[in-house]
Amino acid sequence: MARPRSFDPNDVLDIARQMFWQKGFQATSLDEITAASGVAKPSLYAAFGDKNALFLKVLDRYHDGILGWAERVLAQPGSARDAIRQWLTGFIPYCSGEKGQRGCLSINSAADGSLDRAEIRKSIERYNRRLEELLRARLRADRAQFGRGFDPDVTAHTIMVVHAGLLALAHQSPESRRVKSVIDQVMNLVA
Amino acid sequence: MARPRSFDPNDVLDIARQMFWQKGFQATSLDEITAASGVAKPSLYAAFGDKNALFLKVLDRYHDGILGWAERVLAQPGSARDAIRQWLTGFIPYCSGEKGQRGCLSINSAADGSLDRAEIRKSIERYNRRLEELLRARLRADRAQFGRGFDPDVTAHTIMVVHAGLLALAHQSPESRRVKSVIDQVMNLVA
DNA sequence: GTTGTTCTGTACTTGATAGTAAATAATGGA
DNA sequence: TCCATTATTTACTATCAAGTACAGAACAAC
Repeated sequence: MARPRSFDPNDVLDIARQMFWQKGFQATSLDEITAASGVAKPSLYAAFGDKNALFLKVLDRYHDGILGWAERVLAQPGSARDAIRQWLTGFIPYCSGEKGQRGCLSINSAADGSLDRAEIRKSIERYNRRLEELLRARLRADRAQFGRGFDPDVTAHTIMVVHAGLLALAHQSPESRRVKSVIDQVMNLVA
Repeated sequence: MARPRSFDPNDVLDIARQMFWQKGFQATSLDEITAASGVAKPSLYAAFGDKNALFLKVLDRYHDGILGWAERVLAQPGSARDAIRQWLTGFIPYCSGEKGQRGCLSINSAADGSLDRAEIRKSIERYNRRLEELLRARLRADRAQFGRGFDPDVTAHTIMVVHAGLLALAHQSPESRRVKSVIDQVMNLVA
């Protein structure tokens, strides 16, 4: 009925994610996104709204990707211990070495005081809540396998904290060996 | 011999710290610092150099403050366990509630991709290294009090990760009760 | 083809901000 | 009192980025 889009919005979101992740929200200009994606500004504005709205879409997509993956890993058969260890281990490449340098887009965004707080906060809160729920549900399901004093709720939260800490320190590009040793030690709490 | 300074540089650094901490590097303009401190831009440039240099001085000062406090707390008599627990507990006000919202200036800066990486990184790396050294030294000193499999080096690093995680999640303003429960649980690893 | 609609590209406006030039004020010393 | 020196003040420049106006292109329906 009219001229069709010449680009795939998801492609643009992926490119924008990469740039926001690497350089942060403020330091990434729409001109750069335009240059990298080949999509001119008026098209970006038409498709996504202003810069904040674009960023929010990028962030939501990022969150959905991680949550989807967490759901898959944590739904695996076997013990909760193994599932959670595997889940944490999967982050090692993102917590170490060159790739770790950029950290986690969600944590970076939470730390970026320049962002329009209200909506970003909501997105991040929702993400963290759902992630913690996945962990908590998995731990509760396997409750029988744990010791008497085991508290799945507190443990789920502690794992969230460790997860955030590993990704916060990822900016230093630590060796993956060190990340692994922390995971190993923390897994002692899941027993 | 010449006209004296009309302001105390440390006062300005404290004001700038507060603003950088709250709003981030990019979103804090020199005009705002000028307005808040009453010191005009040319004086800021003369005293501190450009915006990056000013920020670096603020960050170094921030690091020194925390390190000095950590040294005092961790040097206390008594067990390493108690000292470290007390050290972590001291962060609770900064990890929860309203005050937690701004997180940690150091972690925020590491996450801010817009900063001139090289020098900021160096400052943060040095800070983390020294902090971890303090923890490690304290744990090693009390080695005899711990179980056979206890590894002070790994444990010191794990505490660093938990510490970073609590401050990374502080932006959500969690209840202090939750922060405390994580500290309690993690202290089980120091045994 | 023609037409109505939606997308695209160029070029622009507007606002903000890092950094600076130059004149002026304040001090200690000769 | 005057000078040399350093700080301050005001005003400016230059740059860069967000957002937009408008003309033209690409499609579907008829």
